[in-house]
Amino acid sequence: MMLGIHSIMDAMVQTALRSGVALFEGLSDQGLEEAVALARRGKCARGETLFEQGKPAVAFHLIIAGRLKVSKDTVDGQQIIIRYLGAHEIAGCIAVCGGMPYPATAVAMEDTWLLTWDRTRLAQLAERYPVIGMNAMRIMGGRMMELQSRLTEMQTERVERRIAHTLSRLVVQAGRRTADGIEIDFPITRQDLAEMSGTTLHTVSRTLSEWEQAGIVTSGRQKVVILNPHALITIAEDLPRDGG
Amino acid sequence: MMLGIHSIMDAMVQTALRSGVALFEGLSDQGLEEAVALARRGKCARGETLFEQGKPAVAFHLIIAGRLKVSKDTVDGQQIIIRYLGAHEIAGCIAVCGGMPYPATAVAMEDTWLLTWDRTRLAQLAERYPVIGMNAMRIMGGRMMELQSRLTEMQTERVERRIAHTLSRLVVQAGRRTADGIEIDFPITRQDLAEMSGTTLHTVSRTLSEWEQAGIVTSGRQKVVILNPHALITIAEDLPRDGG
DNA sequence: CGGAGTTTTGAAGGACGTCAACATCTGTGG
DNA sequence: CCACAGATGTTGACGTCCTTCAAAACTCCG
Repeated sequence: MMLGIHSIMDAMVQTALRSGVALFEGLSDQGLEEAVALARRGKCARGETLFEQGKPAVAFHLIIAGRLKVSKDTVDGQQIIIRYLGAHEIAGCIAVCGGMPYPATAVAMEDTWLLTWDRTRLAQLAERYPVIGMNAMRIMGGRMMELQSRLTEMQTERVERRIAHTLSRLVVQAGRRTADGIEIDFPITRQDLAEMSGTTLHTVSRTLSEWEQAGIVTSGRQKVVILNPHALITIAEDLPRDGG
Repeated sequence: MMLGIHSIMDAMVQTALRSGVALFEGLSDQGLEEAVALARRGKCARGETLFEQGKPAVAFHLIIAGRLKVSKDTVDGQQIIIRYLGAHEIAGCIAVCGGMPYPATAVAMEDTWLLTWDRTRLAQLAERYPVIGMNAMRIMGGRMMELQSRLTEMQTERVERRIAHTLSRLVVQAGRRTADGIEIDFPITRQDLAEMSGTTLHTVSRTLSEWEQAGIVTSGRQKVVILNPHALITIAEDLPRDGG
């Protein structure tokens, strides 16, 4: 039996919503139905831009499946990666709440399916079901704490620690257990790690090489596997190391 | 005629609420009354701690008058300043929304008067008057954008630019026009500026000395006056300078 | 006037960016 | 299947921005 794109999407949506979307936690079945009914379904193909820094923020997204990279460009052509977003996470919330332009750009790393609400619809929804607003705030609070932590790291830590922290966060957000260790679940370059850690790809490369020597990680082209998470934390938290 | 502390406070609250508190923008008079009725009035004397990093977040504050310093300590005893908060701004919102511990510490720089709601009361209020929740989100969105910008700066800019950005932000948030120029409206040390810019007090001192030579600022003990805001922006945005 | 807190300035050293060259891998098209 | 271009990763050498260390001057307050 052939299924149309919408049927497949519907199935994904149902699965997704049942498996713990933080935004809808504690929402009644009725509320959930209404939310989905008000949403637009969309797909963002790999490499496509979902929203762009500086453009007026009109929409808010829930990722059903796939992955986005949220990054910010500077006037002089540099780029930093704010974060990656995976299934069940929300995108574009900051701007939509504030009625400001998007502060960053979101690009699909792989084909990504989304539920999308525009500003007014979301406001309606949040008014009818206050728990959605509360959840959104809790999510924003979490993101904010992460930003504060990263800012603190950037101001007080040396590069090696920062890279260790970056990798630790990636383990939590996108780690996948394998036979060898924990692998970051999407292709990631040295340049990407550099843009997350506030350094250059050269320094990341050197650091990973050292860590590979020490048996802490294995890394290859667009791939990082953490063999010894404990050692990574030891570096990130600047604890005394063995064999020093 | 003698006025009790509460009368004085009441007068301040009334004045404050009429002069543009972003949190209550668009709220009905009734809603405002109710909000104030549900609030606890409090004072935080200069030097006192309003809330502390790591402690459970129970309360949410609106500053009626005074100033707070919000900072974050690292495990190894370093400190960074997240931001200063002045009259009409809110404090403790992140943690309260998320039900997490406070991610930072707030200390009164001067005697500070506050309206305080605890978690449950605020939730009640936001449910009855959704516009409050919306406003809170808009404010959080703004804070988040600021954090993202600072993170970007920290990752891509040299110290001089970062210090210039820090000062620019202070001008907007706490600048006061004087005969000479724009003065930062509270005592601020080189150490403070360093903790906001991600550098050391030595570098801040050297940089301010250079700027003083160039006629961009005047600075003294715990004091900074911007004589030439345009030049400061020129440095912050790395535009081509005259006389180079 | 003494002492604590703040600021200034110099000198030295190092962490890390920059520059450069090369190696390796992937995908594409002949 | 191979050649080739483009993207990605590695490593060395060098320079420099900025921290660190050190000492002294200044300011405020009791």
